[in-house]
Amino acid sequence: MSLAGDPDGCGFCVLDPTGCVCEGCKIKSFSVCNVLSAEEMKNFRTIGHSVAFNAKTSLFAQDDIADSVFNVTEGMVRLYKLLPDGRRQIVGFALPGDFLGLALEERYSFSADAVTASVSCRFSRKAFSSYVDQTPLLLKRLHEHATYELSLAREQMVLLGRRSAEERIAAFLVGLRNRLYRIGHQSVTLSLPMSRQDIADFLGLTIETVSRTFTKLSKEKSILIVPDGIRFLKAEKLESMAS
Amino acid sequence: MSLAGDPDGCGFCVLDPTGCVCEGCKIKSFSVCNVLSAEEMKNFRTIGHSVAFNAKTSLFAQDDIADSVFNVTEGMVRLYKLLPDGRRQIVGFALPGDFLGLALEERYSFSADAVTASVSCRFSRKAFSSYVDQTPLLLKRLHEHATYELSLAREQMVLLGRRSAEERIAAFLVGLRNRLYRIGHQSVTLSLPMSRQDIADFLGLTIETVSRTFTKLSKEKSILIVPDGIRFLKAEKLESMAS
DNA sequence: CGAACGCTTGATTCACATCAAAGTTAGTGG
DNA sequence: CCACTAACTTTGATGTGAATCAAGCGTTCG
Repeated sequence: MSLAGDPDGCGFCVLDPTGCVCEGCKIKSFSVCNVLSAEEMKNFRTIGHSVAFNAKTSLFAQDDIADSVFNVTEGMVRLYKLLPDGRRQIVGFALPGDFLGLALEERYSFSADAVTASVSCRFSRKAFSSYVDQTPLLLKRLHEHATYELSLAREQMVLLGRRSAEERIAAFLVGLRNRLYRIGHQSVTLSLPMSRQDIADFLGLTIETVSRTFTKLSKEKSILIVPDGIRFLKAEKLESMAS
Repeated sequence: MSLAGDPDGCGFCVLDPTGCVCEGCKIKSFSVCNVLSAEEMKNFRTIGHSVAFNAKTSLFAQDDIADSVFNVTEGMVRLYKLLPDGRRQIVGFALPGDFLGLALEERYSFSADAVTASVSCRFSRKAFSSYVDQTPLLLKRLHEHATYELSLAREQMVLLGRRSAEERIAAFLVGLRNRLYRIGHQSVTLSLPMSRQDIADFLGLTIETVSRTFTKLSKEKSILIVPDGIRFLKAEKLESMAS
C-alpha cells in the first residue's frame, strides 16, 4: 500500500484527489453509505477522500479539534484513551466498515492510530455533518452503527469488570473472530496484528498476564500460536469461556 | 408516587390512559422530544404513556422481546448484564432524560429495574420506531443521545480497565454529581439511593472494597457519609483522583 | 554482528477478593 | 412502642490472581 502524498494540502495522504472512487471500495456492501441511491452517491462521493496510513501512524489524537470523520475501509485502527500518568485503555479496534467520529463533537474523545497499514474514507466534519442533516437514511444507518458500538462497549464493561484473565482472552479471540466473520474475513487462522501490549491495554491486563494466558491456552491445546496470530483448536471451549 | 394500576392491560402501571401529559413533564426542557414542534408533539404524545415503577421493580429483563422503549422522567433505574454464573455488571444508572432501548433491537441486551420509585414515558417499539422514521430531527436527538452514552461507556471502560479502587469511587461520585448537575439536580449532598452492592457491581469491585474505600475517604475528610448519600468535603481532591 | 525491540518465563509482591463476624438499619407484628 | 427478624453495611483476618520486578530469548534491522 503506497502513500500518494498530500496533493490538496489537507494534511492526509490522499489517494484520490478528485473524490472517493467508490467502485473499488472494499466495504461498499456493508458501509453506512450503502443506503444512498446512485443519485445521492454522486454528491456524497465528492466530499470524501480515501486516505492511507502506514502502520503505527496516527489518524488523530484525543483532544484535537475534530475536523475530520473517518470510515475505515482497509486495515485495523486502535482507539484508546490515555490517563495523565500514561496508563492506557484501548476502547476498541476499528475494522473495515467502522466509523470514527460518530459523535460529531468539537474535539476527539480518544486517539486513533493505525495498527496495520490502513485506508479510510475521510470527510470534513462540516461537510459530512451537513450532508447527514439532509439525508435521514444515512443518519439512521449512523445511529444503528452507534447503538451497535454501544452494545460492544457494554459487553466490554462486563469483561473488564467481572471476568478473569483467561475469560478475557477467550472473549477477545472469539469476539474478534466473529467481527471479522461478519465482514467477510473468514479464515482458519485468526490474525492478530496488534502487539501483546495492545491486547493487554484492551483487556485491562498486563503484557505478562496476556503472554502467560496465551501460553496456558496453547499448552492445553485450546489454541495454536502461529506467527502474527492464532488458530482455534477447541473453538467451543473458548466460546463457552467467553459465555 | 402512587401506582394507578393497569387500565389498558399493557402490563405496566399507566398513569395517563389517554396519552402523555407533557405539560407537567419534569424533563421536557432537555428530553429528546424537545425538538418537536407543537404540531408534531400533538401526535407524538398520543403514542406515549407515563408508567410508574416502585423501587426494586423490573422495567424489563435481558433477552425479553423488546416491545417497549422508555424515556425516564423521574427516579433512577439500574441497567445491568448478568453472566450465566450470576456475576453481575451494572452498565449504567439511568437518570431523568435517559432513554432505554435506543438500539431498537429485537431483544433487550440488558436488564433494567428501578432503584428508586420512578416514572418513565413508555412507547411501543413499533409505534416509536415508525414515528422516528418520519421525524429526522427526533432521530438526530436520539443519535446525539446514543453517542453521549457511548462516550460515557468508554469512560467507564477506562475506569474498569485501568483505575484503582479509590480512583473508581472518586470517579463514580464526581461523575454522578456532574450528571445530576446537568439535569438541574444540584444539592450540597449527593444522594446515593443505590445499595453498596450496586456500586460494587458498577465499579467492578466487591461490596467490602466499596465500604472500606468509603470509610477511608471519610476518615481522611474527603467526604462526609450521611444517610443515603455523601457530602463532598474536598471536591477538588476527588476530582483530581477522577482525572 | 550487535543493538533494539517484542515476547516469554520465573520469583516475588500486593491490591483486592474471600471468608467470617459483628454492628446497624429497616421492616413486621404483637 | 417495643421486641424480633431480616437485610444491609462495616470491620477484621486471611487468601489469591494478577501485577510487578527481573532475567532471558528470539527476531528484526541498521
